[in-house]
Amino acid sequence: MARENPRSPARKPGEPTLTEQARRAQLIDVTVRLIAENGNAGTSLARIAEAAGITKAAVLYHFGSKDALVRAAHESALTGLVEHVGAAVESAGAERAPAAYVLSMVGYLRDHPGHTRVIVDAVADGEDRRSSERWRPLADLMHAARRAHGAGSETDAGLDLRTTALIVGGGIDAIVAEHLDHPGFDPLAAAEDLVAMLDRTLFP
Amino acid sequence: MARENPRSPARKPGEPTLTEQARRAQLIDVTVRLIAENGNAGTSLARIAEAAGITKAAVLYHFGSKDALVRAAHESALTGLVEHVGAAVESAGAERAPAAYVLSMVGYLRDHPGHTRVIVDAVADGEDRRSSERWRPLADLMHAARRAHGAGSETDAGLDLRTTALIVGGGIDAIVAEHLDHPGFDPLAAAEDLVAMLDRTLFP
DNA sequence: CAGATTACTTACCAGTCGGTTAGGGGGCGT
DNA sequence: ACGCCCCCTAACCGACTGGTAAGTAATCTG
Repeated sequence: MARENPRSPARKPGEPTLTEQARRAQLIDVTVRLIAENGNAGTSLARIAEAAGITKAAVLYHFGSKDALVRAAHESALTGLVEHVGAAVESAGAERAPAAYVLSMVGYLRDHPGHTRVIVDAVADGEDRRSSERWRPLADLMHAARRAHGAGSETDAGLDLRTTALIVGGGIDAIVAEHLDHPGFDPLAAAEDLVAMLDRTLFP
Repeated sequence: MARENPRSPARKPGEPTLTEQARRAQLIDVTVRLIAENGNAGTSLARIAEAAGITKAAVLYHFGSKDALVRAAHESALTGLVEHVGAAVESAGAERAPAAYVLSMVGYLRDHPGHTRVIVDAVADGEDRRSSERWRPLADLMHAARRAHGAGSETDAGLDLRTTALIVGGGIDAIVAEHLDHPGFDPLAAAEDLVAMLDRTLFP
């Protein structure tokens, strides 16, 4: 009774609607790309919706909030990296596992530039700031490598492996960041330098 | 003629107005603190004004735009760091200059937690992303240290000093970041580990 | 003591943000 | 053939952003 005049079409006449699964996948894809280009804060729901060819409200229909969508995008970008690094570490011997970790991680990020900014962003924005936790797997690999090499406990010659892992992690971040906005930079060569530094420290 | 009714007081009757110099200094101070706590994007003009006890418009009266204020805050936070590191490097011998650089930088950031996030933020937000440029002074110090030690050119044993400086810089960033949200963490001890790694790499 | 200057205030603006609401078109099962 | 449900749109919200316009009290200057 208030106002019920038939407004404009409620649906684009041209393209068919996608199934929920397909739409979710598409939206995650688009979101990863946009966050990669402009960061999370610089990516609005409206822009995501526009890039997907639907409206903002439709995006929120699938993912109740922007936060949920961004989280899904982060997760999607991360699983690829985790699987890649996991496989590389597993196929390397215990002694070379830390090197495999560093090299495969940098290599993956080089080959998936879209995911890189998203992951960096996820780490920077989210509560994943707890760096020591972030690099704990690397510290564990380093510990195992030293034992496999016959070296002593964690603090041999005043060396703290947790701290070393944090430093190496910082090196990885720096290499990836440099790669992001210096196209001419070769991240894998830098990663090999980093591995050389690590080896000199790990196996004195 | 349109509307000229005398509105409310144009000035807080209580506190006296500050001189331009004093107000600018206070605003920079407040801005550094707020950016340190919530980052640049998370710090609005209104919040800065509130913390300073004046209105948003008054802030813009002193610094024509938010950007100008933030730039001033960044500059203020940076000059202290640059002076401190410069002095430390100068008082160290050429051979120990890289170590002095790393240790004094981490030490300063530990002792000035307020400035830390601001500097990190300035690097992340601004166009100072060109990390290689950022750590170029360190690379130069490393080069000089190797020559003072009688070591060969930059690429001795496949070692690229620019890349090494980038990696060490990443380590510094990681240590500082860890210090920021892990109060129990000792950044100077970690910096000493980093220096040990660097020495092993620099003087083989 | 008059006038200009300094350091503000209130009020307002246009734009963007994430999120909500009401409804409607198209394909499906019956 | 019909009704229902899924996927979607248009329109709107309130909160917040940086920035502007106009006016005014206290202080300085002549």
